[in-house]
Amino acid sequence: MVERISDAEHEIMEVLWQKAPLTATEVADRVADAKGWSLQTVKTLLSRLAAKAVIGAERDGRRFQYSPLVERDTYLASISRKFVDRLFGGRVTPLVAHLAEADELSDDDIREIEELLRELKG
Amino acid sequence: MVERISDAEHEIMEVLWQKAPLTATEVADRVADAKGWSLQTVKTLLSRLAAKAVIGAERDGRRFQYSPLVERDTYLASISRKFVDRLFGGRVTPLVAHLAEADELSDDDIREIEELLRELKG
DNA sequence: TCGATGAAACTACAGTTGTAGTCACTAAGG
DNA sequence: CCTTAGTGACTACAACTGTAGTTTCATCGA
Repeated sequence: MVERISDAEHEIMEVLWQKAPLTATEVADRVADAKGWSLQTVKTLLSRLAAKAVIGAERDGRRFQYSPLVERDTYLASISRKFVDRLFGGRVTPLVAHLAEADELSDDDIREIEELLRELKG
Repeated sequence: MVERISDAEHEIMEVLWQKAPLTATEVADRVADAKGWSLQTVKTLLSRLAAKAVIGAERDGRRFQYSPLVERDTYLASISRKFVDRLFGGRVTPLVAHLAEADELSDDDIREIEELLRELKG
C-alpha cells in the first residue's frame, strides 16, 4: 500500500523519478517551467513526501539530497489499481473499452496495443 | 470540464446513476450497506453535489428528488483523460502496457480487448 | 388542533492540499 | 572574523473533504 500522493506532490515525484538524487533547489529548477512554484513551495512538498517516507533525504553538508523510495512502477500499479477499482469495478477491459469508445484511441494506438497483446500471449 | 467530484461524492453519484430520481433517504439507504454513512452525511454530500450543479434537486412537497445532471460516461471520459494525462503522458498505450506488465491483465482480458480493438477497426 | 416526525438548512470540526512567508543556522568568501 | 547567501524548519492560511450534530420548519396522524 503506497501512501497517498497529492497532485502537486506527484509532480515532484516525476522529477525525482527522472533523476535522483537532487537537492531542493535542483528540483525547484526542474518544475519551475511547468508549474511556476516558488522554492518554498517545492520545499514544503519535499518535506511532506519525506514525512510520508515516499522519498528519502540524505544529508549532504548543509543541504539534503532527495531520492524516491518508491519505484514509479510500484506507484503506478497501486494508483492504477485504485482507479480501475473505483471507476470500472476493477475490470480493465471496460476502461479500455471506454477510452476506445470515447475516441481516445488512434489507429496507431490500436495497432500498438494489438502488438503489445500479441507479445504478451506469445 | 466536469466539476471535481470527491471520492465520497462519487459514491453518491454511482447510486444516482443507477437509479434516479431518488430522495436523500433513498440514497442513504442504498449506500448504507457499503459505506455505513449517516443520513446527515449523505445529505451533506448531496448538497455539495447540487452546489456544483452535478446533480439537480427537484422539489417534491417537503423533500427533494435528486438526479444526475452529468452522464456517467461524460464523467468517466473526463476523469479517465485526466488520469491518463497525469500518469501516462496522455498516451493510452503505456497505460495498457503498464497494466499488462503488472499482470493486471488476465488471458480473458486480453482476448476481450483484442476483440474490442477488432471491432473498432472493422 | 397539536404534538411528533421527517426533511432540509445551517453549523462544526479536524485532516489534507496548494501555496507560500519567516526564522534560524551554517558554510563560504572577502 | 564577520557578513551574507543559501538551506532546512516552522508557521500560515484558505479551500476542500469526510463525517456528522443541531435547528427549524412543515405536515400528518390522533
